[in-house]
Amino acid sequence: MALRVHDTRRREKVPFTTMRPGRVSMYVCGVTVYDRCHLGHARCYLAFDLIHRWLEASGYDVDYVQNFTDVDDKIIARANETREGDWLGLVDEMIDGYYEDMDALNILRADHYPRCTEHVDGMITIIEDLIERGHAYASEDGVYFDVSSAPEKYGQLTGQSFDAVRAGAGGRVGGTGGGKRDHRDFALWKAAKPDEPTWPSPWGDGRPGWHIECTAMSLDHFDGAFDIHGGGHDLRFPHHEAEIFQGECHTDHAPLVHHWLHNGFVNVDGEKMSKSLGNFWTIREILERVDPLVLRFALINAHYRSPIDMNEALLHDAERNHGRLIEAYAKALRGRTSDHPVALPQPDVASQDPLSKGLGLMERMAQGFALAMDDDFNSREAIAKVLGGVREATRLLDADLDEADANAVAHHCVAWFEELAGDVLGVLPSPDVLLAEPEEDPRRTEVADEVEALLLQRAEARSAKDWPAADAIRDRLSAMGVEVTDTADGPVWTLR
RNA sequence: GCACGGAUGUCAGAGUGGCUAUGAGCGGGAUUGCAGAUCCUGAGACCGGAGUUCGAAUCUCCGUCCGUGCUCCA
Repeated sequence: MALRVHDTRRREKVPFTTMRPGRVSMYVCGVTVYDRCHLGHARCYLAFDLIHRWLEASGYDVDYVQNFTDVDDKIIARANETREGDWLGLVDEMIDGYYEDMDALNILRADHYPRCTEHVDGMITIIEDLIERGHAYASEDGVYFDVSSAPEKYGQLTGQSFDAVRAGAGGRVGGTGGGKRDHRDFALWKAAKPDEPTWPSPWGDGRPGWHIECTAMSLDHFDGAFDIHGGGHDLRFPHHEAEIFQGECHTDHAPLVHHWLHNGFVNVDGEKMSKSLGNFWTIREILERVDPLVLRFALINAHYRSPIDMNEALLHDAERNHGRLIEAYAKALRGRTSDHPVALPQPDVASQDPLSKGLGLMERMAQGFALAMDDDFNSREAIAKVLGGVREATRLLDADLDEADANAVAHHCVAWFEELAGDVLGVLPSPDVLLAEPEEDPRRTEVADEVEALLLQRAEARSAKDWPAADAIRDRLSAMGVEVTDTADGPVWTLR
């Protein structure tokens, strides 16, 4: 098996290679912390979480760096509007919010979270070097990168040619960056303006441009080239192309990034998610009514490069599918009767023995799962294999086996689910949560006596085959918010 | 306008030239007093047109439609 990834620069799936055997250096553009994270952020960091998890499951030692952009126009504007310019307070609060949202979605932490304000010295060093090499120039309102000094680097990620982005767009130049020689140039350093945080520099007080921070942080952390650079599809231009200019001209090393990975966008009800359309969902808002693991399931239930449309049907599907998975996992957990499973027969899809055949089918699903993930992290296909495994596992767990085999099958299924759906997809709740005694819910305790009494009456009605009376009691319970399900072991009830 | 992606059944959504997944929904069946869950099972699709090929959802070309970027964006 060999991992292949879609590289935006080469525009095709390519074999995944690393600079150092067994180790992966990965940098993903982080959030600008001026507001709470929205669904688009969730999707992005979920996509790279799966990539992170699969690389580790494949045996790589991953060094994952994700930055916080903690100074920029929007942060300053928001802080001036809402908290009298206390931008540091805003930034710290939003970073806490970021961790809260991402932890809820079961996204594993990156290894390092540099903040760009901690790297201003590094940015200044790079800018000085770019000026010396003739790739940048200082003007009255800042320092700009001179794109014409390396026109061959233009359009590496978006295919636009240097000339095609024509000077005709120059009408826009006036308002921003008056010191630019060419509208394609971009700011490395912005001269100080009133009411803004500033840092001293050889070009006077000011603050860094947006693109330079990622170059400074990634070069500093990885000491040069690295294996994966990721981010949202929208960052390809200009942000990531600017990084190519800066990093490659500064280091004389090309390509500096070996694999460019970009995730697709989130739409809502078929429209682009945006504040002006009023269809802008923050993670915090949606988690008030959707289980975080269901949201996670929904968002990885499409290939990471495809656009995804967030709507009720998508969440409904995810809830159903995720529910089936959880039910099967819970059944496997409960099926373990001893910690010493006996050996199971060899898996063999061609076997006449249902046990051996079922194990063979599960093994085949696991192989398909690995092939799918190796094919540019195809989580949709991988989920299909997991759901195939749910069917096989349920069949085996329901099969008429002797106790020793049943216990061994349960252990086998638990391990299967935890390895694929747990460790890699990250959609399994912890067994403690799943198997917690429902009686511990205080709301439940409150009504338990009444419910039990009614269930007793219903049981009497049922044994007398008085179905209308039995159903009337169930309706009454339902009106109380109690759902009754009859099982082989008697009725089970849950609170809505 | 330029650039980059798309178009698969009612819906969501994978797809390595030959047999197409996985689900939701719908139809049958088993089980159940009923419901739910589970299992078995059925119907139903490859935007249009040409071409390459023994064979195309998959490759090539043309067309149509859609999305995104070109300005801050995950």
